Amino acid sequence: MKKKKVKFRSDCPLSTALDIFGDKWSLLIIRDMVFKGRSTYGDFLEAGEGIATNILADRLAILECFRIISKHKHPESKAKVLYKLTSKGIELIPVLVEIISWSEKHHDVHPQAAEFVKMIKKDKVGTIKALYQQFKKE
Amino acid sequence: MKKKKVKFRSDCPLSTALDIFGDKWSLLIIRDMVFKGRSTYGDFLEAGEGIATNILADRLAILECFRIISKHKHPESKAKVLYKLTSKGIELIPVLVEIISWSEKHHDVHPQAAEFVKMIKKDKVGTIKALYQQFKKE
DNA sequence: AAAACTACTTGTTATTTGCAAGTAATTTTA
DNA sequence: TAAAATTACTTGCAAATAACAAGTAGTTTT
Repeated sequence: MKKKKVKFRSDCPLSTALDIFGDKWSLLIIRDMVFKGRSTYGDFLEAGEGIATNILADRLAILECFRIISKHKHPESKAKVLYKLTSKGIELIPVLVEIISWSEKHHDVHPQAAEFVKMIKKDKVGTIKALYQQFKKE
Repeated sequence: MKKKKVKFRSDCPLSTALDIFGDKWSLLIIRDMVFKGRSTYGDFLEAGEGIATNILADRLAILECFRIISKHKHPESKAKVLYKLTSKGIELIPVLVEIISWSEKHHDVHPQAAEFVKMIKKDKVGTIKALYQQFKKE
C-alpha cells in the first residue's frame, strides 16, 4: 500500500475530520463495526451498499493509518484478519448517533433504524453508553 | 445545472446522510454558515481551505436540492445571492459539534477551536442552543 | 490433492475533482 | 455615462479517484 496523505487542508477540526473520513464509505465501515459486530474484510463486503474491493482495502488502510482501526489475528482462522476499533474509533459513536438521528428525522429509513432513534430520543446518554459497553475489554 | 441524483444507496439513515453530505466540502459550507455568518458565494470561496468555484456551485446546488439551504434575495445587492440554512440544515449543528469535539480531542487544531470545545465540554446543551439562536426568525 | 475461502492487488473504464479561463448581470468608479 | 470591478456562476481540460471485473497468494475445508 502506498503512503497515505498526512497533510490536512487547514487546522480547522471539522476540515481535518473530513480529510480523514469525509467520503461515502469510511463511516459505513465504522457503522458495521459498531452496530453489526462486523470485523473482517469479508464482513464489510457484505454490507448492503456494495463497496468495491479496492475501495474497501483503501479505506481500511486509511482508517488504520489514522489509528481509527487496528489489525489483529483472528482467533478462529489464520486466513482472516480481525479489524478492531481503537479508542479513537470508538469515540466516533456520538458522531454516528447524531448523523443517524438527523437523517431519520428528515428521510424515510428502515424501521429498525427508526426504532433505534426512538431509543436515542428517550435516553441518548444511556444508548451511547450501551454502545460503548460492547468494546469494553475484560 | 443538471438533474441531481435522488437515489439513495440503501435505507440506512447513515448511508442516506452520506449520500447527501459525505464529501470533503459540504459540511465546510455549513460550518461557514453556522460559525462564521457567511451567506454568499463569494463568502464561501474565501474559506481557508480553498474550494474550487465549480465544486462550490455543485455543492450549493446539491444542498439546495436536499433542502438544507435555500436561495434568497440579498438585502443589499441585486448582484448577490443570499444563502440561508433551512431548519433541516440548522439541525445539522449537533452533527458539526460532535465531529468538532472528536477531532479536537485527537488532533492539533487552532486555538479558537480548542476554546470552543472547552465551552462544549462545560455545557453542550447551552452551547448548541446558543448556536441555534442566531437562526431564530424575528 | 483439489476446491473453496479470505484478503487483498491489478487492470480498465467511468466519474469526479482541481485549476484556469470565460460569461452575463449588476455595481462602482472615474 | 462609459469603463472597470464584483458577483455568481459555467466551460474545458488534465489529473485524480471510484467502480467494476478479473487475478493472485496464502489458508482452510473437503
